[in-house]
Amino acid sequence: MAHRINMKDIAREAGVSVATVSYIINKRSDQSIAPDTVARVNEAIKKLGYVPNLGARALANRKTRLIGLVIPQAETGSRMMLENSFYGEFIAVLEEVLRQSGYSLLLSGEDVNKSYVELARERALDGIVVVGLPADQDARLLLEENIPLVFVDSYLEGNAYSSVNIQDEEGGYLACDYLIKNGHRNIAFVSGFLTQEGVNRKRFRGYGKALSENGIGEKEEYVLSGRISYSYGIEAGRQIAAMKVRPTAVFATADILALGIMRGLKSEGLRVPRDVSLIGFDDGFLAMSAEPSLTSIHQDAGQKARVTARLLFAQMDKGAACIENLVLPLSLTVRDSVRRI
Amino acid sequence: MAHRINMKDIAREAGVSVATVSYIINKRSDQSIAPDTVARVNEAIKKLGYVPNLGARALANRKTRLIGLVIPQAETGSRMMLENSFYGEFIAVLEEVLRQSGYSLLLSGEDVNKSYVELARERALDGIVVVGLPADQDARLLLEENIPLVFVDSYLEGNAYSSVNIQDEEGGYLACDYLIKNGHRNIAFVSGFLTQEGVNRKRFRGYGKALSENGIGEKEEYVLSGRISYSYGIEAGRQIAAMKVRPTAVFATADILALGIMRGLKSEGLRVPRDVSLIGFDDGFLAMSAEPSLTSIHQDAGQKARVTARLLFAQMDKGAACIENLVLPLSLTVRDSVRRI
DNA sequence: GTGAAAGCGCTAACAT
DNA sequence: ATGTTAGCGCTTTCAC
Repeated sequence: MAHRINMKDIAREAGVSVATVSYIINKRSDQSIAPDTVARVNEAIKKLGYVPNLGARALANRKTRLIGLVIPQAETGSRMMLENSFYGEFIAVLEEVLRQSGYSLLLSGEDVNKSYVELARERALDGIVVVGLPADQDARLLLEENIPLVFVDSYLEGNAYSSVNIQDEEGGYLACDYLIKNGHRNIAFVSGFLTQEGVNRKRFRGYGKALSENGIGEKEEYVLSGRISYSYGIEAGRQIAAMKVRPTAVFATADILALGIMRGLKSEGLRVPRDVSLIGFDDGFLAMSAEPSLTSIHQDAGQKARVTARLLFAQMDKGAACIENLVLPLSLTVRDSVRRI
Repeated sequence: MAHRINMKDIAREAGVSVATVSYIINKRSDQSIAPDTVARVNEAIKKLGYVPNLGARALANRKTRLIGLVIPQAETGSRMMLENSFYGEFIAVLEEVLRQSGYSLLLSGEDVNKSYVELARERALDGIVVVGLPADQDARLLLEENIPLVFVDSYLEGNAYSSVNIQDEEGGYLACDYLIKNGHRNIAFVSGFLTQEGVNRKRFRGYGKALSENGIGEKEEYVLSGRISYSYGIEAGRQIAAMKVRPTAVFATADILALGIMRGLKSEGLRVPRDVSLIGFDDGFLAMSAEPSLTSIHQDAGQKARVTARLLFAQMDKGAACIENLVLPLSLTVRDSVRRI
């Protein structure tokens, strides 16, 4: 295996010291270097095809220029939840922003055997973004070690950490209220698991609030939760179709669930919105492409990613002093899946 | 900022040398360590909350346990093509496999300013997977430096590198032939850019072959190409709807394009499959969820990812000796978007 | 304007 | 069974 060109090789080739090479590579304005030395070194770099080893640099200056992104798993396997296109857009935009600022993205699914705290420490990440996960007990270690951390879509107690959220409860309210305004009173709720105080729980609260404000009692059998996936949506759709008192409308907390529900209902001979009205959440291109197109609560995944990057960068240069908790607004996009009854 | 615990701290705490700590952490069977030394060290590790610095380890043993994945950009911006859910599944599965083997995934969009070769070298990646990109001239540098490399969905000259492909040309043939067998003779082709010898070009060849075998001439105006996105699909659908001699069928080289086309056609008052038949490519959940559900050429993104990992691992432990070029089979999934005429 | 040398946190060859 | 020490490739302080 060929020897990898390093700074020493460049120094030798150009007849200077490694320090000088380092100065030149890092364009350090506090060091004055003779123009022709610079030229000689750059020539040597080009000639030998030298590329700096970022790992070695990181060891020396304690900056890896590596940002972690940890996202939830699709429940069953230990695979990331990338079926949900919301994540796709979030990741794409975040990666773009980071790369343009000279950072690389280390992408990981949540791992039962290794918390993101450990990941951040062992990889000496310059920052980490955690999506949809509760705050780990150990998360404070990251702040202590000055590793910037931004939680996205996680509900934390207190505000020790930066976070980016959307108005989940209002979103749930908006969706359910819209259904009620369209004459529906038997409204099912389908979401991801409701175990902890997460986005699903919040949206559920909003749903409940809209019901109670309108004097509608919650029915336990109208609340379904499972994996956020197309296939669970199908299952939920079938269950709904089979209910003795069938709901006239369904609020799904993700477009991908809504699409599955549509399919599940259809397989039982029910049509949206003729037989059952349906409203989704996320309003990505899935909502637009559905047939009938899906009325949905709109959130902007790209904006979420950009804001996340901003909070991360803020912590990176001003330290833990600038913890910020942002809540982005939501809106209702009306399409063709809800019928007035 | 708190001092980060390192091996030296552990050694001091446990009253041993750093070498001993290193042996224990790495569970080196070639070193025999007294059980109670092991216990003392592990205790110190737990007590101080020590986590090894993988960057430093990498510098010492030349293994970063970092695998790169470079995927194409959505043409306009410099953002990754994650709208196409094929990538979502590929990434999720690849990341899962890697993580379970102790590797982390560094995900990057293709960058005009920095080739994946430079990325691999500067990050000292243990391996890199490149999707849908032509082989860089410099790619041989990676083999010289013994950095395992697997190309996915790229057509390379010769077989100097490992690669994973699908039978793109056959897929194009399969799709077009199926349409012809269903009585269609005016068949449009919609794909990503046809600039280079890539998957789109191959699928186009298959399309052309099916046409010519059946004595049908290619019509230039029936060939549309652009960004692989829902929105370009809509545009293409509109264009098709406006053609003087309107095709009775369309072959789109990605489901996401097909969905856009469906919408575009619909916006001009045309319905699938009543007015225009449509066949897609990928057969992910988008195809299933479409309304009408989409007949599509099926490929298994998860399998592709697993096979990719296998080729990568093979190179990692047996070196460049085990270059392999795999071509995975395709099949036709018949659903409801093609009508016999 | 440039260089020597100490470290960053770890591994591994070699001693003991 | 354990310790000493020389790197790994870079940055940075301090000297010249």
